[in-house]
Amino acid sequence: MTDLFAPDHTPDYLTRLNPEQRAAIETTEGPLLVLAGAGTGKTRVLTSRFAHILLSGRAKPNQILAVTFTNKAAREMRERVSAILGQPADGLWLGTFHALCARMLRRHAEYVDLTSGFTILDTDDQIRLLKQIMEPFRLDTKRWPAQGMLGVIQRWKDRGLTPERITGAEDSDFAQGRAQEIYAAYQARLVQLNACDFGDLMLHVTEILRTRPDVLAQYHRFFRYILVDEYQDTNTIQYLWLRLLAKREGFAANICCVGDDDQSIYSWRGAEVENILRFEQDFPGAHVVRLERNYRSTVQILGAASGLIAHNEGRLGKTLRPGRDDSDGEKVQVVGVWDSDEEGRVVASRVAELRLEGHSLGEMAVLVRAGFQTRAFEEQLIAQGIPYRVVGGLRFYERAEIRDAMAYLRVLAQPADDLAFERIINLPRRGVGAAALQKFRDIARSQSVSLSAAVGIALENATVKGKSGDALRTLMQCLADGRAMLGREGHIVAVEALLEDSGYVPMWRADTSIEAPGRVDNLRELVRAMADFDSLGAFLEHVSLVMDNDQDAGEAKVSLMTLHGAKGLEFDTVFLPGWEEGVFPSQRTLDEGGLSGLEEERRLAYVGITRARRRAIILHAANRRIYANWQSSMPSRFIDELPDEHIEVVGQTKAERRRTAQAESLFAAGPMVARRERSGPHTVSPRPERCDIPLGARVFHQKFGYGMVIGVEHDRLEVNFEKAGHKRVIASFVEQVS
DNA sequence: AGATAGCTTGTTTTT
DNA sequence: CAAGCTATCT
Repeated sequence: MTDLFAPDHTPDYLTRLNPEQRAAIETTEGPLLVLAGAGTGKTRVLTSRFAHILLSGRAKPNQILAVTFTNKAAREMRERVSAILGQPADGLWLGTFHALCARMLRRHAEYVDLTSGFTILDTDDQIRLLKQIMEPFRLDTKRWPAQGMLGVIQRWKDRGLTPERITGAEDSDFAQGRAQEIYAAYQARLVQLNACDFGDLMLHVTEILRTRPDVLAQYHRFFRYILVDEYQDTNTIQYLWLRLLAKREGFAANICCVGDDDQSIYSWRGAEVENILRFEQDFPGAHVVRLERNYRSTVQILGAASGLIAHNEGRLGKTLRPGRDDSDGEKVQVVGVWDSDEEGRVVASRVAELRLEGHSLGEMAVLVRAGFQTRAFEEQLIAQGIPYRVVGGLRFYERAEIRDAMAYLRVLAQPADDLAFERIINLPRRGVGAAALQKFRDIARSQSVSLSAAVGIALENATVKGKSGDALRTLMQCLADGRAMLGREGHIVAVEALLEDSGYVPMWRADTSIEAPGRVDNLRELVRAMADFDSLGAFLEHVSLVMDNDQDAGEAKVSLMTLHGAKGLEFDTVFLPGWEEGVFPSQRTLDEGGLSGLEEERRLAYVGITRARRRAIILHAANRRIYANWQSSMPSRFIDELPDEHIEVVGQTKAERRRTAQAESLFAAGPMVARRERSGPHTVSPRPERCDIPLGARVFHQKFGYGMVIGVEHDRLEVNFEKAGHKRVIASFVEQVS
């Protein structure tokens, strides 16, 4: 290994780097901020730097702390590092903020009155717990919902504020000034349950590092180098945690933070762009390296994106420059359409065209501002028979049946997990209602035992009898059996038996709704996933921290996702629909966030454009259906901010204009009435003459897709559509295809 | 205890 | 418009 560093031998991972990248990798000592614009090789720099520190003998694998935000990023980094090292990168302190904190907290749990076996609650649990806590406060639950309270608590935790630290000034208006009380009660209850929420993972560990110099010193001795990805997304508590670990008396902080202030899009969940803007003050003597050579996008795309983001103030200042001397590429297209339906059609047909030209669907993406917008595109893609996938949305571990099953597993592993037990006690129905549950809670409280133990007591002294008594007895027996099997036959067999005998899986099997079979499949998949873990405990830890599951790679599909979800990804072609005032920038952000909200929206637009390697197509519709009614809309101000020389404004094509006009005459009694009122006079094209499509012809319809003509009557056709079934349509609405 | 009718309310989301 | 929640009925 050492001969790699002989003067004449540049190690492999340092070749083919530009000077800035190389500086970012080789400046190992002292604080370093790497401002990495979109597509400038950020991940490569991070992983190479990691490997460089190891291979040059500056530190051993477990002396580097490497932090990311997502499990995906952590996984990717681990894989790339091990590829450079030529061996598995095991036993590293490489992970998400939360995973690393969980690991630390398990070692020092007693300092915050937990034991190392604490459970990590999910959002469902948190809300149910808060509801219970808030109940005695007798607040108007409409005005002060538990969910809102949870938001307040989370923001406090993001800022490193424990209940004692909430001063009068910090106390929110929420819950009529009793928010701090509720927060304190919530925290106390978590300790009782030997549980913590996600925010606590950071908060508790930071608190321990803050108050226990011995523990802090231990980590100081441990970690020689710290690497942080996506620094612009850190919140205050993460910043405090990093600063504690990085700064120590008499040593330069070997902390390297990589980020891009122009891609900070998470302030609404507590991220503080200021952290990255303030880096040089926080870590005096810091070096700053700017990565500005973009190897991803064409000159035109970079020009459009740079021009847009230049409208933001308070940037650290970076200009993306084309990294490879490429041809200019296509200009960014700005396409105006009549309404949101047409927007969907145009995107779907463009996708189809590109596909015919030989472009892979896997290299195309439709990036929307809000999740619900994907639906319109789904419909059009289905109609045109184009495979797509919606990225994001409900993930595997968020599905109801998986959460239910997880609750069963949690009770199996920890009989004292009251929140999980509450979730399953009446699932499937065992005749346990609010009244019975309250009885169990009372027993649990008065005897200081867990809820499941309380049920045991109630069964013994016959407080519950009859049907629900029998059902509960069976449940308790299943759990006891399951625990016995856990040791003897292993966790998989035990879980299978539990889910079966408790009646949970049979409940879904007996369900006749269309989604039920899918749910049973998901449950089977859950059990299968457990095979990758040695124990139930290991599996539960994995699920609570790594809530993602790999999307099937499979066949190439168009990706539909939110702009937020697209960060870090890239595609040859990117469609950016809905660039209208109120939609994007979102009215709500504007109302709540003012100028800084607008700037964050602009950064989001910047992220969107820079996802594209070769083609970016921005769309805006003049009319959009919002809930029930149509509203006219103005093109987004971001469109005006794009530099003219990099965009090409595409009006409606002739064919599209004709189709629009026809659509209007057809739907004149429907939504078009509203359109006319709002959009003023316009021409209606003459009705098409007669129909020249023969019986038996194969046709294509924008909404219904492909089909065969089975009847002709003047300008009306009867068509049997492959996907949409039997319909009567206007002939001019279909195109004959071979 | 459970089902149903009526009402409200509509971003972005990781861990 | 449509999902999700609450209040009310049986």
